[in-house]
Amino acid sequence: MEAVKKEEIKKGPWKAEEDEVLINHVNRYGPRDWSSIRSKGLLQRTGKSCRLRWVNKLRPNLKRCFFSGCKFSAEEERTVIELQAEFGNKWARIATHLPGRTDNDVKNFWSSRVKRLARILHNSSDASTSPKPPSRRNKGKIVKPIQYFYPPQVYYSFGLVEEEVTTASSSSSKILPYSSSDQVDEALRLPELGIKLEHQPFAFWTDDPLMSEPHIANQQATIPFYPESRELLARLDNPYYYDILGPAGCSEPLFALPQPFFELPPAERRCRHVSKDDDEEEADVFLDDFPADMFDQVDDPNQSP
DNA sequence: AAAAGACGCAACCGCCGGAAT
DNA sequence: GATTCCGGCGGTTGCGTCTTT
Repeated sequence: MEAVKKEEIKKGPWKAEEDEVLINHVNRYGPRDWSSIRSKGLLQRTGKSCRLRWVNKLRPNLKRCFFSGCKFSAEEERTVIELQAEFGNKWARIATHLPGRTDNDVKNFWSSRVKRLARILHNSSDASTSPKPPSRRNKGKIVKPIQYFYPPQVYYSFGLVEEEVTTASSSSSKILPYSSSDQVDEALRLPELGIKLEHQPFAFWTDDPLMSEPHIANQQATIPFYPESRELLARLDNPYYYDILGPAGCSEPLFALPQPFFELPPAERRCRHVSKDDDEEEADVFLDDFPADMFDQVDDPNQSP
């Protein structure tokens, strides 16, 4: 008997006719009594399936772009990142802050980013052992972001180092510091990091009036990182590792690292894009400007000019 | 041009909490 | 109070499409 019942339940992609029936039901009774749709013999779908279809695809005011897809805007991405940091994986809650987006949209967005970064990090370990020649996209430049700051009082910044690597024998570099308060505001907040930056000094700011000037520092603090994070942090010894944070133009920050990277304090978390140049166009999509061959720019010392 | 990999997304599954019985 | 049902949610999977090699 149960086998017969199971047979009656239809699964898989929805047809237009089914959508029509579902829409008619909702128009008549409202978005409720999902299970009655099947009990009335209107559809051979479970109530859960009907609800899901309505919520994710059929209800009005959803963002749906027929020709170009409907990628998250930079603003939406920022919102997701901020709210994810605040609420965790509460996709439904996060979706309430994004008009026209469903929890499924947010969930898919987030998981695809996490997957992508995981792949990048995985590849990076291979790349560190056998660096490839610079990609076309990043040829000639190593750009090392970025700034971090630690709420609530202390702000850290690493500045940008743009390094010309046109030839293996002759290279130059310049530091593109973040100094204005606005830029600090644009920085990424991190808890106190146990990262030792030996290859590049960095400045930090503090709200403490006694320390109002930026300080060059080379300090190391300790923090109980998650075990999963330690491997990542270990790789930070590799100076080129920082390049995964993106080129200067789009400077995608560390907040994209997969959860959990470290434990953030519950309040005062915010992530912003950072741009070294106000006039510079903001990266339109979070992480999209991670070059697929992000470690390609590692200059091979054996490479001849 | 073909194969492999990456990506996006729809939909299913299991769990949970609240309402109804 | 116990059980059942229903809806909501987060995690996961499967598949079609796009991109890269």
